Amino acid sequence: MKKQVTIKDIAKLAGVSVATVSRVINGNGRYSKDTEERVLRIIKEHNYSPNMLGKGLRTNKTNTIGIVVPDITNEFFARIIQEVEKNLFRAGYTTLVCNTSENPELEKRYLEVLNLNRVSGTIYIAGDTRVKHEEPRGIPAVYIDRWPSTTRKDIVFIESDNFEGGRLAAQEMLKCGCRRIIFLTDERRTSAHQSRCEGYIRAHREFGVVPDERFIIGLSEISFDAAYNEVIRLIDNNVKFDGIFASTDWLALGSLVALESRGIKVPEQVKIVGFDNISISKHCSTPITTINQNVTQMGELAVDLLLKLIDGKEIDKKYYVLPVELVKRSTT
Amino acid sequence: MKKQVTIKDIAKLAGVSVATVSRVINGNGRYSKDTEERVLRIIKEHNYSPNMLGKGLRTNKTNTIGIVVPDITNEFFARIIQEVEKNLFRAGYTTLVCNTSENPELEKRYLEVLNLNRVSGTIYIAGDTRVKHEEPRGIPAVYIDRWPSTTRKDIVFIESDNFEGGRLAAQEMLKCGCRRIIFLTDERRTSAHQSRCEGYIRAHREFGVVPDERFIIGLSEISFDAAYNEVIRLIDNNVKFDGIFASTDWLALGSLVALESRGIKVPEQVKIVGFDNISISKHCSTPITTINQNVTQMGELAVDLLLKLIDGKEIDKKYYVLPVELVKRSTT
DNA sequence: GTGAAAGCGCTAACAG
DNA sequence: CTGTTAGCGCTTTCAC
Repeated sequence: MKKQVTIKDIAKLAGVSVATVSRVINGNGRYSKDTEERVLRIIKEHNYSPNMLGKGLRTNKTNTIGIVVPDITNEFFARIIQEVEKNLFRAGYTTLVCNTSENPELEKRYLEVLNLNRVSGTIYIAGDTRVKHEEPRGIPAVYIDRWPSTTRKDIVFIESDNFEGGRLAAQEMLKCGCRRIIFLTDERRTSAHQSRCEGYIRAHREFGVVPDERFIIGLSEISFDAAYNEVIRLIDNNVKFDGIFASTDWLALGSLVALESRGIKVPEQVKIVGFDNISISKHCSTPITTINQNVTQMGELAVDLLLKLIDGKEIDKKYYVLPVELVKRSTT
Repeated sequence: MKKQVTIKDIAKLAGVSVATVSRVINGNGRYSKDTEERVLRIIKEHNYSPNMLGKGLRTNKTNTIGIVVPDITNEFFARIIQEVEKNLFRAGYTTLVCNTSENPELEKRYLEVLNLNRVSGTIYIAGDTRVKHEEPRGIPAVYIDRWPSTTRKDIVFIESDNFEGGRLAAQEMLKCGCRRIIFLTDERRTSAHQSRCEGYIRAHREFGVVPDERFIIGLSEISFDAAYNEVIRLIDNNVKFDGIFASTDWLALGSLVALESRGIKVPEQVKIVGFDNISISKHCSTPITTINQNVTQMGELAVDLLLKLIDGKEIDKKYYVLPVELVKRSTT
């Protein structure tokens, strides 16, 4: 339990005042080239690094960013976290991770905690839309994936082009000749899923076909099992369909396994397109055609915007749509 | 940007000194039932919550725990993080996540940052064994999964019973009649993988068979592709085998897809057992038999131990081995 | 160019 | 039981 070396020690060692050391550290000017060198050398020699708590207390700023995410075990979110955290770390920030498990109550408490810890900013990855965020201290924030419901104005929001994704997915199957395409989605109709649905409808219109409304199926849970059970139900109820657009790769996989278990051939009899391009879609026995979201770009942009907000810079655009692409594999 | 209410405001409002408010907040006694009620009421009324920075600076303690993990997108690690974070949050701690990407250099820098931020403790999930951790301030730490190489003595370490897992896996296949079982593992021979290997050998011995040394294959990378390529190579080189024990579910899946792509029937011709029981093993088209690690228990125990360490309590045991179990599915 | 000093919000002696 | 006070490590006026 060795004592940490503080700015005072450095000052004494360098024969200057703490003020000067502070100036040198923060590059605030008003010191001679000579002292700068000396102070820097001593700092290095003694492996000194400033105590973030003292600094934070004084400046009322920490170098910590809160990141709120509904489910860290979801690979798609995990990859966003990874990107965000990587970029943040490079910029000298640390990341406080808050896993809300899609639980509004938990999410609310996390926001309090982030506030207590005086985070410099927040990145919301797909929060639950039903939560009204209270953000009294006006902490800068960037939202990703789902349009938030918050008391804040001037929301900075990033999402993939979900509409285009939905359109591409349906188009791919329509091109292959499908005419009865099931759309498996989230019954909560979050903004992202809603847009995908609209893209799905648009594609149909472009092909001059009117999608059966009953083919748009809202699941109460986004999971393998939910999709599996639903598809089994469809088959057993003798519903005729020749394509499934699953608004998540896990749903696509659930569908695929359900079909295969009933002896239905994919892609010969039924085609499938997923969404997100998580690794499972590539590595299952029948690799799934899916829509890729550019996670890297998302993470970079989010961090870039957040840091600008923190620095009080003006942001030219508040709303960003990132391009998606169709990844063609074996289910179409 | 409303001004935060501080302990001073509460003191003034309640007509007491800040010291008294502090005592009430921390339950340090030495105040009357009467003042306690009043202070608590005012706190609630004004929605006050103490500034963690001031507190941390003063006590030289934060309520933050650093969690170092090699790959957050690995579902197994993500689940541990989830559990750890959940339990930590309940106990009033926040979690600083450090994703090292198995990069020793990055890991080192993360340790510095954790130190700068004066975390109260650290949980290491499977760090890279080649890194010598420097932990000058003696921050309490709990290690999980891989035995660390650190300057610290008195390491608190938790792992699954990897030996038993390896034994169960091999035993399962031997029971099914397999006699030529490939073991796909990490060439770096981390403690966990090493133990699984020993279990694998033990099981063979119990069945009176001597495993071919060439069947123990160290992969330079733990991924679907690595396993896929290796198994393809084995098949093309005409190596005869009737079972694969993959020390990770992703390796098992890669093996499975490789076999199927060559028209080899699983489990009829070759049996497979994986490790970790991540969701992919359950949900692929041929569900994979695997060894389950009890992630929930791991997370709980890790947090429990860490909090004890932080509170300066003595820990009776330094080394914990958690039971594993065979989850029988369709590949055996 | 540099230093002295105030103070960020909080806790912990110490004195009463 | 309660208040006064010193100071945690740092930044930032303000003077010189």
